[in-house]
Amino acid sequence: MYYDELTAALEKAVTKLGLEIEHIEVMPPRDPSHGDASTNVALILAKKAGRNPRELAAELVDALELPENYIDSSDIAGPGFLNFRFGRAWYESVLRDVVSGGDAYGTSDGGRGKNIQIEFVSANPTGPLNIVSARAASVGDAIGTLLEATGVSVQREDYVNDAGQQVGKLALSVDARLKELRGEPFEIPEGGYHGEYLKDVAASLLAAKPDLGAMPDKERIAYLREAAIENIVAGQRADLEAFGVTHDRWFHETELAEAGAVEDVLEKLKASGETYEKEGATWLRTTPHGTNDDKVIVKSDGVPTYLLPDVAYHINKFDRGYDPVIDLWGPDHHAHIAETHAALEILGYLKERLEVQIIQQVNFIEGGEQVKMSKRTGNIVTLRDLIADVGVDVAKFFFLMRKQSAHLDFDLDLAREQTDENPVFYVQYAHARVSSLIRFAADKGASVPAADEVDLADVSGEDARSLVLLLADFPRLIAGAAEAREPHRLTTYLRELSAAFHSYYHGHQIVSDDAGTTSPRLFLSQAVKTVLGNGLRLLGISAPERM
RNA sequence: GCCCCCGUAGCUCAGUUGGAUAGAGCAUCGGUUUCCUAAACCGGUGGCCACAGGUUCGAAUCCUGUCGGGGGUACCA
Repeated sequence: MYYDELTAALEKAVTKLGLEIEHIEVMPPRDPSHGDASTNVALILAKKAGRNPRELAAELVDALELPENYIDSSDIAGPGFLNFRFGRAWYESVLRDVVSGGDAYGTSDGGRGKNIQIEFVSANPTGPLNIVSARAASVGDAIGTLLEATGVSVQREDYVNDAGQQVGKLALSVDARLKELRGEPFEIPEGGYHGEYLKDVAASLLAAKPDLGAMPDKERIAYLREAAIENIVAGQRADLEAFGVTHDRWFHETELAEAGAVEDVLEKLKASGETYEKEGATWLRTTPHGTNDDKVIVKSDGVPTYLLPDVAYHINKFDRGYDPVIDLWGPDHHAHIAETHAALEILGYLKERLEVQIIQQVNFIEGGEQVKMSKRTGNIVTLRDLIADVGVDVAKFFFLMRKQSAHLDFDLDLAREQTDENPVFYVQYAHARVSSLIRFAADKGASVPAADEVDLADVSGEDARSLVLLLADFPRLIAGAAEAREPHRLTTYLRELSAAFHSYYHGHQIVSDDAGTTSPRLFLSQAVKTVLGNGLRLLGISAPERM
């Protein structure tokens, strides 16, 4: 964002020279000794115009028109890069904008008018949320806030898969636990759920309805089908709430069935002429749309496969006006992307409208060894366990440190560490440190000056350079992370900014008896605090005032 | 077999959608507190970006192939 003015000036200069370019890219150079901003326009133009890039660069510099003190120097390097060093006016305007922007600093409106839905977690309603769901919760929520920060209207949804045959198995499994509670012989049914958590579910259902045992079998099982799901989903929702993640809507698969949406999709698929009967089942010709084989949509027993309700669900989302729809799926659902896209295409929808992000699996590492996730050994298996072990902030930050599409090694020893080695505390400490500085200054009668009054000469120079450049880059980073659906860029950034601040802090006495340096340095610190706080908030992580 | 992800320092990973001399944390070696929070900072050691081709002014990044690791590949959801 802070390259906008320079970019615009470059565009004008290009026109002045009678040349044309589609897009001018101005970036911070990788090596800071090359300056504050760099562009390769001359290289690109030279190719098209058949000219020497360095000569062209020199002409561009001559044609540039910028405000006074905006640029300190510009030079031509290497094959024809143009490097600029910003001047006082630029540094000061960044700092003033950060502080006066406050909570809104970093937001933009490039996504205004877009209506995006993100569906995440959507765990089977047969048990508590596991670790992949926990990762999905962190990532999905963060992608949502990042999109919101670019002006997008975001809806967060959780899909409750309450219509498949697993529901019956769940009811029978809970019924077995009810028998166990009464001290009767019991048996978990074939293919049922053996988790101990169902004992708790059974107990709480019994407490709510003490006459359960007296109900006729058929009636009781029918009751359990709904009550068990409801109980477990309520537990999932409570766990997510404890994790600071809230969905706008919990969409039940049964809603689709009730609306006749599944039959409707089946009709339309048949009408498309892309279905056929084979071995008593109904198949969909998905192979021309990129799958390995055609897919069964109605089994030989007459029951639809998951694909029909899934497609019906996505059409439902499209009908609600979301474009695109982003889904976060677990690694085990990876193979279904192609077939869902295929079915949507057959029905005339652009497959780009459904964007699927795969949230890869998580391995816990303890003592250098991979931890087997099993309840029997007492290790962490659920989101609830994880929160109890390392806390919400640490869990979220760790999940957001890696690209979600890659496997994550979650270092439990490090996560439990309450020291400088833990990156979460490192970032939070930087934030708390600024708060502490401001408190200390207040004791001495100093406060953060107003943006339009402060003289920033002291922090517009060499010493504060890397810090201000990072602050200036924040809006661009947010927009890029939202666009790429990559919240991990933000954790990386926050660690860098924290390091830059800690370093500046050690090199400079912020609060002193000299009001001439205290005032601008407090202002700079406030700017850092603003960005750290905004960044942490976007990730759903707390920004403490003291530690 | 086919599909996806991954391969960057001893370890865990970044690398801003193709830029200049490839970065951080940890580990390791050595320094910094009469001073605003040492949960911090400064410096050293450490690299054939898996390998081989290709695309171009320019490749860790894009394409092809090979090797290695992980996951997926139901008339379950």
